[in-house]
Amino acid sequence: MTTNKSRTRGRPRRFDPEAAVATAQRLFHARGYDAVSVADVTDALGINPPSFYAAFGSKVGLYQRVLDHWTDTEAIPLADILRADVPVATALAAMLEDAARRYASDPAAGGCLVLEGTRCTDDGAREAALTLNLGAESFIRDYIAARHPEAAEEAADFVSTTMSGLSAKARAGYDLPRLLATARLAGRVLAQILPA
Amino acid sequence: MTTNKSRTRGRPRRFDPEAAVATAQRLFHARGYDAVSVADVTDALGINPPSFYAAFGSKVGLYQRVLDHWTDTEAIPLADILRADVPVATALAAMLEDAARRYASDPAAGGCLVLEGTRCTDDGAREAALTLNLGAESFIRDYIAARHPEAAEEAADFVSTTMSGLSAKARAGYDLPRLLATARLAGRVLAQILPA
DNA sequence: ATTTATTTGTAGTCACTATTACAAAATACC
DNA sequence: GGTATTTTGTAATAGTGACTACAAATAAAT
Repeated sequence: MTTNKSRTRGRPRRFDPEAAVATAQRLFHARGYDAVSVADVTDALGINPPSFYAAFGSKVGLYQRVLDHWTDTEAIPLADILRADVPVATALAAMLEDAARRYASDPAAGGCLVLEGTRCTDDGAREAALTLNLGAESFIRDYIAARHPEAAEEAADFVSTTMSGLSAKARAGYDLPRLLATARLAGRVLAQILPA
Repeated sequence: MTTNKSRTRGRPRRFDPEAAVATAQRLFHARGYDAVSVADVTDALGINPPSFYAAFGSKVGLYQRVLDHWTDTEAIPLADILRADVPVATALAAMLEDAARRYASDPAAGGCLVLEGTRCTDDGAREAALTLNLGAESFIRDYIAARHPEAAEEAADFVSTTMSGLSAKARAGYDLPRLLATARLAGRVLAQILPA
């Protein structure tokens, strides 16, 4: 499927772009977009700046690739969790628990890659992360609105705020049990305002 | 009270350090520690770098002064809100509402100065903010533990996480009604797990 | 008026940032 | 084997970050 027409001649690549994206994802997740320099990335990959810019174009270019890769591999599977055949509050509670587990899963890289990315100083990177996050929030709000239109905004805001808080606390070092306890408390409210 | 022994001779100051701290506070709150350069501060104050370093020592030195000033003027008055003569859940709910109001009060500077400061890349500034935040969290946890020891950690974590989320969402542009609605939903859980 | 203490303005240092010019090196094609 | 094509390594560029050396300027104290 991948026609590598432009790689038939010349020196072969010394690094696999796919693996490079995975490595970069680890760096960005652990230290945040701002704190990771291009030199950090090239050092970690064992390549030099020209190879980096030939492959990714720019730092935000790499970040975009990282976000795409993350969406395909580590993002919360909203479409699977927010199902039409379970009560809305139950599904949302499951989503919050899933978030807590993911945010705490890697102690070296706390929190959500995207939520943390929405807070970086670089305009381009921040908007890329914001776009992804807005999409997820719309998905959640629409899911709620389908069965509880009058409570959709309130509930969606509550859920989003809780997830932002969970990500921040995961980054601050809270372990899984503590995050999970908070997620479950938040789930209680949802059961109240979104009766099955 | 202020013995300005060392200012008896020489050229008088062209700027008031107190007012300078207030101006710096606005800058840091609006754009965050990382995004504000020393040049931004000196430009805003109409002074030159040597005057800045003579007055504050360093960028984190100024930030410390800003945090102190903030503690005295704009911090949530925990000691007033978390009273012994009201139910714990009621007081905590009032605190969350107060946080929502403060975080949304200045549309140009969303969120909590300290909570946002705990996420900057500079080690010194981050730890200064973290220290302040840890103190506040301990105060809250102790307040809960006095009457609900078994639920203290769970409730304190939930409150802290909610506040982090509120600050993040305020920074993302949520207006007061939305923040307030979320704060009130969080208050409901507290009423459940901390019965009067 | 002269001395003295202090701040100011100019200009610079040094480290680091993202990004790129250029030429040597290495491979596939003919 | 020769050539075309592409990547690589070296090194540089332009910009910005925090911070400072130094001498002129100023005003109080004498």
